[in-house]
Amino acid sequence: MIKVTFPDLSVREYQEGISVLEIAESISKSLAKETLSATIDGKIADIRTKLEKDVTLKFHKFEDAEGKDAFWHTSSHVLAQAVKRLYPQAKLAIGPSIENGFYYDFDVDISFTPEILEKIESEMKKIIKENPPIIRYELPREKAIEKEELSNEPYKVELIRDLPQDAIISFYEQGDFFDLCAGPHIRDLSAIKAVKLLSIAGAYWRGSEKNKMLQRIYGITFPKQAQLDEYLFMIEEAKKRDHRKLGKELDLFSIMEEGPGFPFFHPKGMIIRNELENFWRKEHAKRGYQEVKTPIILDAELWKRSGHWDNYKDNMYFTEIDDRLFAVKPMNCPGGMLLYGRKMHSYKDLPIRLGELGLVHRHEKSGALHGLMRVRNFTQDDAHIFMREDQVKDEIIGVIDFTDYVYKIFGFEYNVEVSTKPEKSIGTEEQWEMATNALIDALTAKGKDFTINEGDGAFYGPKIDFHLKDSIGRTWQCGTIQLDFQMPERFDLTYIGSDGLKHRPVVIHRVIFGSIERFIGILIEHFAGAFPLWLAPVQAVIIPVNAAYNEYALQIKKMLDDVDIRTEIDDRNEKLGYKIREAQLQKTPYMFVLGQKEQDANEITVRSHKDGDMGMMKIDEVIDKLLLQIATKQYQ
RNA sequence: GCUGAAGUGGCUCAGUCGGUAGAGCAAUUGAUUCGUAAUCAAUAGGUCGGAGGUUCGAUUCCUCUCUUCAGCACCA
Repeated sequence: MIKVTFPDLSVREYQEGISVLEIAESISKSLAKETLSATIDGKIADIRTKLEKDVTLKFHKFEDAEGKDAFWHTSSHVLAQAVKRLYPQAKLAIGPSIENGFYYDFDVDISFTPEILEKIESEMKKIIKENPPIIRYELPREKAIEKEELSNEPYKVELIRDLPQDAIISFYEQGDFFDLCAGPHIRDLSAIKAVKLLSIAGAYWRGSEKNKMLQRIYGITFPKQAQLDEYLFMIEEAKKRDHRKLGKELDLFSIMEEGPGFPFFHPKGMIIRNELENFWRKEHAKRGYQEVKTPIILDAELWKRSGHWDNYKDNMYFTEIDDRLFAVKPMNCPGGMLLYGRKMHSYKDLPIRLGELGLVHRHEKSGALHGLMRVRNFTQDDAHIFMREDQVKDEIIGVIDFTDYVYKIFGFEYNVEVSTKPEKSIGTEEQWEMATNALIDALTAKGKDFTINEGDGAFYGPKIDFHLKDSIGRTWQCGTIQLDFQMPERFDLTYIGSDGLKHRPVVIHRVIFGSIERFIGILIEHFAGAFPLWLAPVQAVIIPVNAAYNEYALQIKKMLDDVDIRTEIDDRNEKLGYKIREAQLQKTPYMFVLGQKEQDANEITVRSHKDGDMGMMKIDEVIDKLLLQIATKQYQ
């Protein structure tokens, strides 16, 4: 028996002695006869090797993740093929499939423009129409290098050179184009019915800023035009949820030219912020945290002691006071360490949990700034937990539970990563290993799924990161739990054990929101600006039908004020429809309409942002309903 | 920071192949007193991101710069 592997890596078995042509005929009409017969003429040796290989994989359809991967990976080759036809001098780098679509990196001397993108897209469609057969073959290392050198593709040569010695080096070829590629691909280009090139951007070769910047083209393809239309529609919809757009429309915050990365919070934005902080304080008090506040500016020497100077200096702001150098804090930890260290602690007092809504400043590179998600000053909902080693696991689990509890309140889905020792770090290998294992153990004990993010830990310790998604699927790190054996050393922190001797405590640094700013950004996008009642800046607009009922509106407002429901009266000289429209656009959760019949019945007509007109109700009934909704932090 | 794109009244945008700008919404004033997503009219509002340069003349062309956007890199 011989096994034949096709471009999509599907495998079939045949009797010995069968000809390649016979195999081709036996398969399907979609796999053109010339696919394999052409191979006989061109690369007979290669295909024969293939025929003797034993590979097992399944047929790929677009429907599942693997199928999409094959579909988009094949599409990226079509993109590269089109670029090569139009710009033969372009050098190919890499072209993988991604979560939504694919990209390909090119090194070209001209810069791609939107017009060029259109030309490339047309060429792709032409290639798909030509529907060249897709052939997969393997080459020995030396031959593979020779092949790429011959076609003047230095990036490919570099890639092959870096492959492990025993790696299978496969190529995929379609018409006048071939590419080094592990596959799998789809079997037939005609399956690609819709093509859209989305954007052009710079990207460093092999992801390092030390290397040359290449031009990356992003694109997406689908088996049906309708799927592409739907995808593009979804992207447009998602853009409407962008917190930067909504922040402006709902008058929540702004970032001015005078302060790149330094957001201004408007009155309405402050209400959300304050509600979050109130919630935060309450939940922390319940869990044995004590709130502190440490200074924003402290002596530079402190930052040398903590290690921030050596590891984080480039991201810090400095200032001088009476010829003494001070640093603006980029993190709250050293202040927390000083607080703990100011007096003696008994083992009986531990764990000590010090929480702080700490304003930190970091010099983020200009290109990194992004609305509220990435700013230069932000408030971390920080806490430092000082504990004995035997308390580590329970404390980590406690923080994981706490984080989970908070995220559930907002209805967030999140994913968890464990970030390990970075290049720039302090402490010994053993300490890092111990700390990393402690974090992994706690996650395992909680049955949480997580991925490992190699080398992304803080310089003083490994961390568990909680990532939340924004409206277009970009993920942002919010919560983090960091285990630290280093700061207690550096600040010579101790506690007196039951043996009467000094011991070294362990520290957890943790945030749950991460930064209040980023968290608000995520919240805006998550709720598309239609906040749950407890967070809504204006919880209800009171709308008198005309000026005759302004007096009644005031009475109603007074009753709502008394129970701390945030309301506004819209007594402008406008029609009801106009005011309703505006309240709807502002995503105000409730509108109370007041006119003659309400006044006569001493009731109010309620309209909800989500469900529309709810009819007349007694004011007490409405208050009860709203207060319950607020207390339970209900969201839709 | 890097690559590319963009910056025009408070907002959303049009426009000028070089002769100093226009709409809608918002604002103000007046009329309208109106029951669930836009009542009508009038008025006011911009040194076209900033600084240089070319030109008789620049918002338009060139250079630099700032900010924003997409992605990369970096990170809560």
